[in-house]
Amino acid sequence: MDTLTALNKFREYVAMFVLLDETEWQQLVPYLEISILKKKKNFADPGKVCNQVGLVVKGAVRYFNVKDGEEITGYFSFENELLSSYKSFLTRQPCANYIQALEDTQMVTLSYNAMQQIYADALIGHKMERFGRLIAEHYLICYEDRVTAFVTQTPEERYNKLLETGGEVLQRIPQHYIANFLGITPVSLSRIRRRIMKISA
Amino acid sequence: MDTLTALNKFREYVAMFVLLDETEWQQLVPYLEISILKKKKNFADPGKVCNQVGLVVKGAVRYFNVKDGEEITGYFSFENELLSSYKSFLTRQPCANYIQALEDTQMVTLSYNAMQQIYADALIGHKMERFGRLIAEHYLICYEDRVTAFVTQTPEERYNKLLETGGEVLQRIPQHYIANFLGITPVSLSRIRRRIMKISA
DNA sequence: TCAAAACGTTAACAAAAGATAAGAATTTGG
DNA sequence: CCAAATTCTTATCTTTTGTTAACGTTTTGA
Repeated sequence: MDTLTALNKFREYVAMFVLLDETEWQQLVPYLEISILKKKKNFADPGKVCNQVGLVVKGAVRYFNVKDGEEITGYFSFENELLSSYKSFLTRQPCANYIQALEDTQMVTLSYNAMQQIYADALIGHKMERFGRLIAEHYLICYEDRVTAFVTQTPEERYNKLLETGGEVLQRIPQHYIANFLGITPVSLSRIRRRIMKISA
Repeated sequence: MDTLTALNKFREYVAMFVLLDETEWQQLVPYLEISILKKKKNFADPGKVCNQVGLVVKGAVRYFNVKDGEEITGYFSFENELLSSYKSFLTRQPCANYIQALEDTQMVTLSYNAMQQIYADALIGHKMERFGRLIAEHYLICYEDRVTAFVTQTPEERYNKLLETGGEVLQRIPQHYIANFLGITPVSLSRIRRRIMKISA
């Protein structure tokens, strides 16, 4: 994907939250960078501060922790979704997890310093601060829903819900990652699938 | 607690995120309201849009869902913490859960409309928008941590972690609410406690 | 003050999940 | 193109959790 198309994807993404006129957009563009993360390469590593937030314009990444030598996948980002180790990026503390490309992934990125400069800008600062607020609110709600699901639903109910909403997760992601995402083991997910098959058959 | 003290609590809370000079603070004050929620009274109800965000200055509340006629407690707010059904408040959609006072609770509240007026204000809008962003980022990180705990830890590990960090939750909240908070049943938490007793004894 | 409700623990049993291993099918990468 | 790695399922066994019920203790509220 060429640079212009990628930047336009970013512009469209921003437009879902705040409307920028041409002048404002031109103010923003110099801060943006395009980069490609090859499959299996890391966007974030434990122990290092995550200095970038990105918009995935093509590809997909997964977030995972390593516990007792095993990878536990907690989340994914696909096209038109943001990508960052938010806690590390926002607090400037060392990251606790990996973020790794599942496919060759093209991103439009913004560094932490660029972000702060944008927020401080007299012209677009207020509007971009609003953008930042709305983004954070959006993800806050996503996480709140997910916590609620963990507290109120069984793994089987969570999986059924996932089947209903039927995100890309189901098409593009190996099942053992989805199992982790649901908070269970791959073996357990396989059994749940079997249970559901029997019922609907 | 008198009005002035309560308002000062709010001012101190804001000061943890952005610094307001006296003029800016005076700009903000007219939008604030003080209210008291009697024990067992609801701050939010399912089906109704949550129109207020509040700062708890005295007391405590719990968030719970009702599933199959049973209450499942997912969260709490204590002194110097915000209080709202964020999803409902932010998206203007009907609330999915109850928020109920555990004790007589005094709050400083702000309505959704007031919030929008403040954000739009030419004088303090940018700064308050930043406040809103930082708050949302703060809670985003809290929820992210909690999701990570659900994905990577066992209930027993989550409970041990809670014992270490030893929040007020442990002192002021019945154990069966804490069990829900951890994503398990009260009976199961009782067994976990028994297991831990045996090990450390 | 006193009866009712709420709370925490324990027991017994059923259901579900974790751990480990094996095997078949598919995908990957050189 | 082919060997190696990955993925998913299944089986077996162990551990944990859920469910229901009972019991004493504490708290609550009229």
